[in-house]
Amino acid sequence: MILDAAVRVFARKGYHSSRVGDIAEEAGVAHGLLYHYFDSKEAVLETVFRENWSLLVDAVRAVEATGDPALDQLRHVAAILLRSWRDSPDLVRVLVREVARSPQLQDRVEEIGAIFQAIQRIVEQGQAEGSFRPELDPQLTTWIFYGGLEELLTGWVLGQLPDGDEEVARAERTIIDVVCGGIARAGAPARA
Amino acid sequence: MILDAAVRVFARKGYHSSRVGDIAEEAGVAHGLLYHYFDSKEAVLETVFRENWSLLVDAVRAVEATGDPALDQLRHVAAILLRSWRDSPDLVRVLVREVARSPQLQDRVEEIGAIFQAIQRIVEQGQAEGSFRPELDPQLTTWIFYGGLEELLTGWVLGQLPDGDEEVARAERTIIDVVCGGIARAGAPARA
DNA sequence: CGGCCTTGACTGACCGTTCAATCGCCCAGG
DNA sequence: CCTGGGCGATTGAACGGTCAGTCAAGGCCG
Repeated sequence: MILDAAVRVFARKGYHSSRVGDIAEEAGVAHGLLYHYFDSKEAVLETVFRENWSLLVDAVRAVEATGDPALDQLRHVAAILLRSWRDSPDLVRVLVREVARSPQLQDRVEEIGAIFQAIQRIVEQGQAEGSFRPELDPQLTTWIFYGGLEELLTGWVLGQLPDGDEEVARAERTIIDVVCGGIARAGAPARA
Repeated sequence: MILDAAVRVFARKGYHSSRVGDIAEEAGVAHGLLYHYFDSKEAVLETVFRENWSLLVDAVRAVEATGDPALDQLRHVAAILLRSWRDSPDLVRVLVREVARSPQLQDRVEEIGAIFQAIQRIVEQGQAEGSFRPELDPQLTTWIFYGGLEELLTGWVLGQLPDGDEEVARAERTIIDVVCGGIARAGAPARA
């Protein structure tokens, strides 16, 4: 499959350093064939993004649909995103490094926002059900939560955070502990 | 100044879409002159990064040196990073989009880690002084905190978060509220 | 035999980099 | 106060290598 090969090549060398010939070679086909299926090299990256991001969106929406308490839903969302690193490291590499901030894709693909909207709905639900502090801005809170998750993934992608099943599980616990309970010791004043 | 022009051009078109001639034109010089001062186009980006990142590192270290309570120090760090958006949006654009995850620069420039180390020392100090929960992993906590900050900057860079002095101030308050106090309502159980 | 898949030589443009030539500023010596 | 020459700053034409993308021809399957 050409897309799988593209993911491996992009993960190894980055999008801009990857040649169309590299992808074809990895896939074991002539590079001309790539243009039978895709309009351009960029279209390959965009397809990689679309096909896999929509899986994430579906997974997060499935969490929403459970109707579980908001805190449990956030736990699930964290688990989905963080475990994707162990499941498909190459794919996470590509998504984190090439797509997350790519100037080209950002406007074309509004589906990035779907994850944020889903998380924000969970946060708002938590406020509505009384388990989350109502004074927090849901949008900002969502971005901060997502940012923490993405940065953990980035730490693994860049080899800066210790990797392994156990470490991923610990990261899941830590981000929930931090974002839900805060780092301030219970009893300590939240404001100086 | 060539570097200022480079920041503007990189901010506008992204590093890979920027031509050496674009930078020269923006600076009002012939493109050959660029090679009088820099070895290559990439060296320009690297210099932009180095010169400005070191300012951030210095600012964060200055916060450390105050000896203030850890919570106040985190507040200051958040203020420094988030306000940089209002001060130098073009620069933040470049750092967030081009440098933060660039495969090329990541290994060459270990100075990125200096910010993380400083934040981690602040977190550990907070645990030592008893104001932060001792059971949290300081490294993971640091990455989550930094990730939240960077994602807020990204939100502004991508035009996805409402911008303005007031919004930046609100973001400062929110990330401190979230990361220090947590989003769970006081009294609500932290674990289901 | 018809339609799709597949090939890979070819092209055409692009762009980072080089370099020989020129400029313009500064100062030493007359 | 001139003058010459030394030197870094500056120019922009030219180069060379690299690739994304094209296409005409051949292959395979039903």
